[in-house]
Amino acid sequence: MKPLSSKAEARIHAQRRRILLAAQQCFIEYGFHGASMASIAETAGMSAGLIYRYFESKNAIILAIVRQQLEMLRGDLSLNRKVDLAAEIAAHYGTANAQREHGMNAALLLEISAEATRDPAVAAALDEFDDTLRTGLIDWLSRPTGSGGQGLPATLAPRRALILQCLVEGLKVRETREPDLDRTLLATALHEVVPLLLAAPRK
Amino acid sequence: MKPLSSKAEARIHAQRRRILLAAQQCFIEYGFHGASMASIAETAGMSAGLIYRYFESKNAIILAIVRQQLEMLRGDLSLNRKVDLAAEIAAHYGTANAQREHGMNAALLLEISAEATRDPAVAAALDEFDDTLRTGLIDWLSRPTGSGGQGLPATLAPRRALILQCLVEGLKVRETREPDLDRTLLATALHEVVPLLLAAPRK
Amino acid sequence: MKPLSSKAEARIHAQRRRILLAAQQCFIEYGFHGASMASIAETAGMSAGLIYRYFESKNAIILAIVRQQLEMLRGDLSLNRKVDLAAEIAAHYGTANAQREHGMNAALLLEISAEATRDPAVAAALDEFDDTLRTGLIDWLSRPTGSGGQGLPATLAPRRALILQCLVEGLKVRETREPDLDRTLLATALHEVVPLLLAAPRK
Amino acid sequence: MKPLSSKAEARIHAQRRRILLAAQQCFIEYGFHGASMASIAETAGMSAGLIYRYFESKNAIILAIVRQQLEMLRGDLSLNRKVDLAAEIAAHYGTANAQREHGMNAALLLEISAEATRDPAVAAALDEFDDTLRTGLIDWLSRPTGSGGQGLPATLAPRRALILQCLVEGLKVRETREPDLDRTLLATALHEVVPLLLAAPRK
DNA sequence: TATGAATGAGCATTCATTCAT
DNA sequence: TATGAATGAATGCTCATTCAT
Repeated sequence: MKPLSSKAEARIHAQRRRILLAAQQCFIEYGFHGASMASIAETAGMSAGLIYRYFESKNAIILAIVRQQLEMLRGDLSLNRKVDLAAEIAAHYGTANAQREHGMNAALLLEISAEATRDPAVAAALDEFDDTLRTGLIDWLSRPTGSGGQGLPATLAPRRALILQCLVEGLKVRETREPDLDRTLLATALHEVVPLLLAAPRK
Repeated sequence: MKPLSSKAEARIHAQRRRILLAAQQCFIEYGFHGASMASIAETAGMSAGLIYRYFESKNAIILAIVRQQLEMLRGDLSLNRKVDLAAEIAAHYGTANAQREHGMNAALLLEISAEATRDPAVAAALDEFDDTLRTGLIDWLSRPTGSGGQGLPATLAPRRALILQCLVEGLKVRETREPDLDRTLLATALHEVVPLLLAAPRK
Repeated sequence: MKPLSSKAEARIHAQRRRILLAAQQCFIEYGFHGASMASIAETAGMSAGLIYRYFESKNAIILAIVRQQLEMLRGDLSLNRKVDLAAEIAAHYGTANAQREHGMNAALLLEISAEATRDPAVAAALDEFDDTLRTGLIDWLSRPTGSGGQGLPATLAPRRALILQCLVEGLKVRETREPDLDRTLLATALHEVVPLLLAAPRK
Repeated sequence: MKPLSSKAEARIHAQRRRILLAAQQCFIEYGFHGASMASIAETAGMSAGLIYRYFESKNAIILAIVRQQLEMLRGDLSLNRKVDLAAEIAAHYGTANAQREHGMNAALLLEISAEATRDPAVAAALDEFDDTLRTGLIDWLSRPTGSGGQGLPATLAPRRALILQCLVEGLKVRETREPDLDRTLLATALHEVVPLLLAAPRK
């Protein structure tokens, strides 16, 4: 085995990206099981056989897509800085990102969630994502306001994190059902409600 | 065409239920497309051919399951009376109802939502469900407290209904991911937060 | 085994006729293989299972239909009396006899002919029919004019019989293709040509 | 879509021919509906799945066979030159061409005719064939003898064309029933009769 | 590296036939 | 006698995967 030249490595990487991009489009349109390898190959502009040089199986592609999408979602919701959470969430709703190469697609999230109930590898990836997101949320909620957090008491933070997580996921589901939902309504609602969730209850 | 005897009708009904029950199990375990007619037949304890005496196609079974599940969910969330919404929601979480014949199954809801992005008939059923649920919620929120409602102003009710709907759906998604989630944590969180969502903002 | 009362026998006969009539309609509409036992049963207004009390199998029904149709055709072309053959043939063309209970149906003849190339029993029935028809034709052609024949020399008769048989069969085929063929054209053509085929060549 | 290399095109063509040849054999032996894709695949020496790379469906194969056979028949009966029609027709009878790759097969013609009563695409192909054949015949009959025609009056030609067409078709049917018919008898009969059909009636 | 021809297992669906009632 | 529920084998077709080129 020759060591791979960095040029060769770059090519491999590029091909994998090409395949994943095509797969993403197909999965969004037809679902994981409705999309055929042939359709992915055609979308990627390559032969079906070639895909198997870069991915072991269709399942491996699904898993790669899952990981990629979760990584994106993690990036989207980075809570390192002081954020207007309501605005962030509202901004992410329905920005037709099926075509864009980046940005978690709502339909894909459904597909992934459904697949996780069957494929243990997908479930594991989703679990890990859930954990880091929850931990991140709890940390952000409980960190002092001065450090860019919300200053919630340690007992309160996990509860609010759970609620926020559900709300965000619920919004993703809603996105697939009402892509044309009134954005102003949504933004208003979120700006009303999110602050309530981020604040400690008044005595 | 002879009129069916009530006995024959009962048998037909029973068989359809047997098939739907088996289909539900298979769909939960393998998904709509992963479950084969053969697996459904085996689960139902009958031959594959017989199923077609009671359902026109696999798609018809899927649609029947979809409608059945949505009907259940509608029943679960009936808002006709004065309810402790937080308690209701919490109580519905994760009561392992895959085996039970009734009760909306969280995994199925995912499957249904994913399928709705492709199958127009499923989408229509889901849309109708969404509409009645939303309308019901808005009505309940805006009705005066005396009539079993929450007495929210008419402008506020739609926004809170949207948020509540997302929260509930998000919880259903979460149920598939964390079936063993700490119920006390969830109940506490909901009892803290739901009242905030049901109340008009203080001046 | 009790001997059958003549009443029971009559019932059996009636049931068989009912089935055959229904089968004929279905076979004309869908072909021998396209017609299902269920469709025949429905057309006959009885259950599928009951048919098997009167016929051993679908193939037996086909064979019975074949025999029945050939018997009809034999009757249609009876050459016992002095006939105007051209007029006879022309008269039989396209008289929408699909609905009528009697009269050989052109589509069925095709179906039968095709089936004969595969089913030996059908082939045998058809062979026997062919033989009697040919023999009848030859006899009629060679019988003296005084006895209702055509008075053709014995060497000539078989050749003319062959041609006539082909012509008649060809007309049956044409009937399925051009059910709306101009009858006057056909009648004129036949009246021109048939006499030529029935006459001895001039010196 | 890359343009196909001529080599690839040739392969595709060869495979299609292989499939059609196999299908023809199976259709002759079992009929359009009796022949299974599996039997065709086995006869062609390939897997059933592969056939679908070259034909969209079984129906497409049937239609291709229909068109091919009609094209052959059209070629067989080309009337461009001065022909001895009786000899031509006689020569075509029963030359066991089931095995040969070319030459209209009589059994297939029956199958096609029967299928035309149900499948509109087959009916259309057959109609078109009928039309061109009839037109060709009429033209040939009415063209002056000097131009290779038969010089029949314009009013007479259509009638004789109809009769000739029926006779030829009837002979094809007979071919399936009496493959061993005495050829001399047939040739003699045709040579006696065809000239009568091609001549204007004597005053 | 890249192709796409080829496979074979699997799928939904149909249907002649049987049999308990 | 009559029903129609039930079976099981077969059918047309799809698709992930392999492999000769």
